Amino acid sequence: MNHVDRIIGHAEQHCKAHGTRLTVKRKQVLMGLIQSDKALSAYELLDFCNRQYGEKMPAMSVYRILEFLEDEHLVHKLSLANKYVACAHIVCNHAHAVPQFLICRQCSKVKEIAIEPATINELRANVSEAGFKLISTQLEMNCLCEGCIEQAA
Amino acid sequence: MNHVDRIIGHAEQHCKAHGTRLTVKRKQVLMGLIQSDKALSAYELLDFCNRQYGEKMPAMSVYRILEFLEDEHLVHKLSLANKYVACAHIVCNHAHAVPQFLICRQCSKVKEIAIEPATINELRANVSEAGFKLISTQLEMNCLCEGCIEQAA
DNA sequence: ATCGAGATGTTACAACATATCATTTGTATT
DNA sequence: AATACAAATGATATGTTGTAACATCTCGAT
Ligand SMILES: [Zn+2]
Ligand SMILES: [Zn+2]
Ligand SMILES: [Zn+2]
Ligand SMILES: [Zn+2]
Repeated sequence: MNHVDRIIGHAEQHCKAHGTRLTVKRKQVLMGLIQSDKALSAYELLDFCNRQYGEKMPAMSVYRILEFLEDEHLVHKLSLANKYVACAHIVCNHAHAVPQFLICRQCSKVKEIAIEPATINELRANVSEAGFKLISTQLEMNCLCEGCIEQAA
Repeated sequence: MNHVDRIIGHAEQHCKAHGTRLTVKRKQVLMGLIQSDKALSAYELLDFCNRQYGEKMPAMSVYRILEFLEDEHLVHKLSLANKYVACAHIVCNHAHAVPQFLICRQCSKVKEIAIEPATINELRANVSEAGFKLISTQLEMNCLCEGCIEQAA
């Protein structure tokens, strides 16, 4: 059983535990994101699926399925890049914490990390001082990935 | 001379100093954003201008003008919300530092702030640990504004 | 076997954004 | 003032992203 199948297996378990179903189409979309090493736009993902599985899924379905996968925390939407990535922790058993994302603006590679809680709290304090209230600690940051740093050097 | 005119005056000076021109159309678009108390999408801004000035500017122009105003740091694009705001520091004489934005998800009000450099550095360190390199410290955060906090309470 | 909820298909369209070429306007040079 | 050039805007078309509305299918429970 390869890596991808192992992740899919976990995702299936996860859905079963939540009383939802990881259907064939949903599995195809999720696999598209898992197999990609970078974030994909909804339409890139659509093209990928159609090439990969020789079907012609409507755009509507991809959006519906992405919404489902997001609700299940199996996929994350990156508003900063307008793209989607598979969650990096599908195979983990711990509860899913609020993630932060490092997005390579050169190649769309994404790293899902957990910023130090102390740093997050400082941010929250800065926001409070300004009179606002932070409602999500999901940060998205414009970065360069390892590969693209080297290439640029 | 009212507040808006004072800001426009500064913007004009700023452009002159950079060898660029704040034309009538550009001024209209900038005034649209200055007069708005919240971030506007390109098309909301287009509608606003057309209603306000009784013309029918093509969408193309609004995008071109927004790009110009961004380059001049008179306007900021918020990728997280896919909207635009006037810079909060047009009337300031100091150089424009990299800003951070607090975006109210309820009402689109935006506050442009400067996070503590120490906090920013911690963030940068967290990113480095992950092997990535932060290429912009312009953060955008999902928040509630003062008004919407009260309303929710 | 039947039924109902959930999932997917289909069509149409709204909202967001850019490419390209034509025309106008503002400025510099003569 | 006439000319000439560059910058700005207009006009048209098209590409990209996302959703509304309604029809059909499919799975699982009774
Ligand atoms: Zn995740
Ligand atoms: Zn990269
Ligand atoms: Zn600013
Ligand atoms: Zn608000």
